[in-house]
Amino acid sequence: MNSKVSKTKLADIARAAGVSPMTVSRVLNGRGGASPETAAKIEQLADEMRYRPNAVARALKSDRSGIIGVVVPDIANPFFPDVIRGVESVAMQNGYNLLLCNVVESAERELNLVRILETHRVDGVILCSARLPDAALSKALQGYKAAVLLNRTLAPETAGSITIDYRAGAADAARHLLNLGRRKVAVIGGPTTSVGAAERLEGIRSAFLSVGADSPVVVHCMPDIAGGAAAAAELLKAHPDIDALICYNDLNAIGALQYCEATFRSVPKDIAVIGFDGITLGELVRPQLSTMHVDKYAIGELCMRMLLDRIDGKFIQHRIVVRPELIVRTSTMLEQQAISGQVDFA
Amino acid sequence: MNSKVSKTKLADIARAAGVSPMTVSRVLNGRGGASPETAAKIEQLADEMRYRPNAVARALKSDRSGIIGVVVPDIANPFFPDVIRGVESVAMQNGYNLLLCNVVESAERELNLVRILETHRVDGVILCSARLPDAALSKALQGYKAAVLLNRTLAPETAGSITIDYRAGAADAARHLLNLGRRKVAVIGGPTTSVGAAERLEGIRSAFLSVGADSPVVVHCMPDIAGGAAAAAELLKAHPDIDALICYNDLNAIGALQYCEATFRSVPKDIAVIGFDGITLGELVRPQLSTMHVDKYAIGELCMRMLLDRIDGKFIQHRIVVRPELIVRTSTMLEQQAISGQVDFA
DNA sequence: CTCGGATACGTTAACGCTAACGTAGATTCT
DNA sequence: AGAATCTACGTTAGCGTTAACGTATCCGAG
Repeated sequence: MNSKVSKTKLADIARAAGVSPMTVSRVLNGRGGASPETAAKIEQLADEMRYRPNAVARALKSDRSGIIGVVVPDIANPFFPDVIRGVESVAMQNGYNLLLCNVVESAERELNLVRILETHRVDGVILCSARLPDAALSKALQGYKAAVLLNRTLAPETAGSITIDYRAGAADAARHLLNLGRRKVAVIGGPTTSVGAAERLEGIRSAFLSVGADSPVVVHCMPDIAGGAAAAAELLKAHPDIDALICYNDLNAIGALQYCEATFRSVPKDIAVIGFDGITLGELVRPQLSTMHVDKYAIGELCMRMLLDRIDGKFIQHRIVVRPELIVRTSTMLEQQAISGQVDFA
Repeated sequence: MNSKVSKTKLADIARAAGVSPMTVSRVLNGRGGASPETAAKIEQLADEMRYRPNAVARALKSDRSGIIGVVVPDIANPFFPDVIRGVESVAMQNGYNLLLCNVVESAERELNLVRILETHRVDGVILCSARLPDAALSKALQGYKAAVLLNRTLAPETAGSITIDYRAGAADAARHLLNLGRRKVAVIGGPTTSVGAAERLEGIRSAFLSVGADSPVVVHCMPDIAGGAAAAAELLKAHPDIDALICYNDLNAIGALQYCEATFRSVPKDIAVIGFDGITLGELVRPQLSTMHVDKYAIGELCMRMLLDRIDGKFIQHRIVVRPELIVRTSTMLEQQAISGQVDFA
């Protein structure tokens, strides 16, 4: 409206400095090609006029938005904020920002979000725990310059992939419980649509098979505390003799702990409980939760770094597997060990 | 490069359908002005050609990006994911997406992020717990079409504001502890730069003043678990007779609980501990944490709705105050009450 | 002093989309 | 029948930026 200095755009600065917009663009992008005096005048004017480069125009012109789409199932699950922080730290160092989307465990919504992000011409996407079937996911990812999947694998030309070795991790967890002498083990299996959930089951079954034990009962549920509590209730009502639970994630495990506490079952004496992920919360609940731990922040960094490589057309590695590490805490501890399970403050 | 159908853009569809780009634009934006047959053909072609409207170009043209900037201090604090979910749900219903940024408790970085978001021409920002001084914050917000602050207030024309009544809440917490008979109360005060922290202190001091008690000792710290533990250590080493702690937030309180557990102080017998925020975590730790609870999801929704109004130029209300609610759990319970403090599963 | 090559700029056009305006034909009204 | 209105489109231009290319000036080497 105001015709003088209104839009505070590049051309106004150019006019004020008596140079061409191109010169201003060059100076402001640090690409040189201007005398020190001209550059100084331009910088000063830009500052005075509170000029902010228009990233939208730049994106249109250059076909690079400087934005990375990140899709997570549920930001309220403490697993994902850690991952996001890792992603963000690398992204920010490289001049990218994050467009964050929550799927809330709905495949339909996931597809929708992937489309929307494409619309926004993000320079890449990181999909955490995608729930879509392979074919649909591949198709949805076609339009992207670069994509990285966490806990999911597709053809390497479609997307890079960082996966947690849930098979091995779950087998480790199962063996840990077997070593404790537990034989009536059940599984709180998380969402049916989760690929990671299926992998965990395979790992657990193979561990049981290799010692000649029966395959454990499985109940599926939402991957949160309430889901875990409900699943525990279902399992323990049907099979009161269960003496150990392997849970899809720590939230499910904590839900199970809650149910056990409410029904006066002692953990780990009556029932051992182990989770997955290694969220901080697991150290805070009582009994402290045993878990298959992964470094979520590092995984976030890995995702973003791989995505950056793909954006740059460098396909150095398209597959990274992270092995979870067993952390034994009170919820699966033998009694004599449990005594010394205290936090230490100097 | 490929000249036929390469860029899958609007003009290609227009060519293929034998109409003008404008007609395609109209159809694809559901603005009518085309015969049913033409519209059908266009829709079909758009689908076949896997056309995705270019939100960047649209944003440049219309000066509306469809993106909301959200700045939080620390996404790993469970307070914020809840808020974000509330924001996102309203945003998504209205066709907006979230550009999320983590400040990690640095005012400099905060300023930087606000600038970057401006560059991206977001349609509005929601700043959660801004740490910048008033003047700098006002200035940084000048370039925005719309802004809403959580837990901070500026001139209504600069930004809308949703605040938690920390003064009243903290006074309630203080009175609760006084009613319990505690007289050696100390405060774990959170970050010195937090405006909310100062408000809490005022509330606490006034509550103490009105019963003629001394103003409590205060120690500041980072608003996370480690910060709370460190602050508790500092306080209890200097003043071993402290019998209650009011904490900046639940994370600080949980840190304090950890320290108490490690140093064999019984909560609430030796020390009562109360937090702020009402994060789920507080119900999961033992003893369960008393807290001044606020509905974080609802607050997120409020923020986004207020922002939408401001984007539309409707300044219906520019200030909403949410009153926190005292939730008494085991960490400040009298012993006879504590017995029945159990979760109930049917 | 002349020429090759820096240096310091300017011009043009295009990124994909749509507001604003224009027009031709069909329909309705008086 | 002529005017007024409506429908279904097309044309032009511009959002802010920058790649690509063009040009003028100056400086030192031969």
